[in-house]
Amino acid sequence: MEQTAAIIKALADKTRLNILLLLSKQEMAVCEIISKLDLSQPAVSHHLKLLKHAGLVKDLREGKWIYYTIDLDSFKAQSESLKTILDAVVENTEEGIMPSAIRSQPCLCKKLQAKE
Amino acid sequence: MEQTAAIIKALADKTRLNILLLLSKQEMAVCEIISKLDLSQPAVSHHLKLLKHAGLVKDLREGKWIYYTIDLDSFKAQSESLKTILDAVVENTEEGIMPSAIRSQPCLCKKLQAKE
DNA sequence: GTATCATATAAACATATTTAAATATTTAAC
DNA sequence: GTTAAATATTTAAATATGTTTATATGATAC
Repeated sequence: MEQTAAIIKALADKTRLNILLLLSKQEMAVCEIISKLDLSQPAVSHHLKLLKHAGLVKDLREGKWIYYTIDLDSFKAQSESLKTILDAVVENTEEGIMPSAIRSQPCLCKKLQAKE
Repeated sequence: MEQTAAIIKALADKTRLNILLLLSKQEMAVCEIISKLDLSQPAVSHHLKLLKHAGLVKDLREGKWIYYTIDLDSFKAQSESLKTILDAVVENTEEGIMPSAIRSQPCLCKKLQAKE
């Protein structure tokens, strides 16, 4: 789950979501991405690096340019594992959750505190 | 999309994912959550507040205790909008992406830079 | 090989997030 | 109405994240 939280962090930024949506439609060199984003070149490179390390995009150098694209297989895998967690929360909840143990055992709280 | 990034941020933390999974199985008072998490009480309260503001959980005061549960309707809504973005990236990419405009117009990069 | 273009990396800074320690609030028990 | 329990809020510190400025790398053109 640490792993999953790490992937989610890569998605948890307006700029990076934006880049992913751009790349889902078109392969783009860095200079093209910059021109869409109103951010400095190093800032964009930084976000691309994070996306790459998270396995969401990949890059391909060709001459002076470095083209970025969605790393589809990896993206799908990460996306599925995130969805699995979200769905688990929904499904568990819909199956009916247990009432808090405290409802039947009002002194539990003090005992739990004592443990530490 | 700002909105979506905000929701993802609420999910982008190991502790908060953990809390969501716990709550998906059982209603829990704060002291019970604390006992599962190896974190201070104020830290747990802080994460619960973030989850609540993101509309992922809700709370119910009863006597001395405050019980937290998944806010199912809202959670589902948020979850769907996140999935929609992930799916859009996958679907767009699978439909076939355009090649970079630079491939057919190698001087584009300089022009784009000039615009700023 | 020197200059230039495209991009990355490093350093410094600002901002945001997470945490713990201290304090306040709410409720119930006595 | 004191006291104690459960939780929230405030404050301050530590850490992490995002941004800019400056510098380095890699590639092409001349």
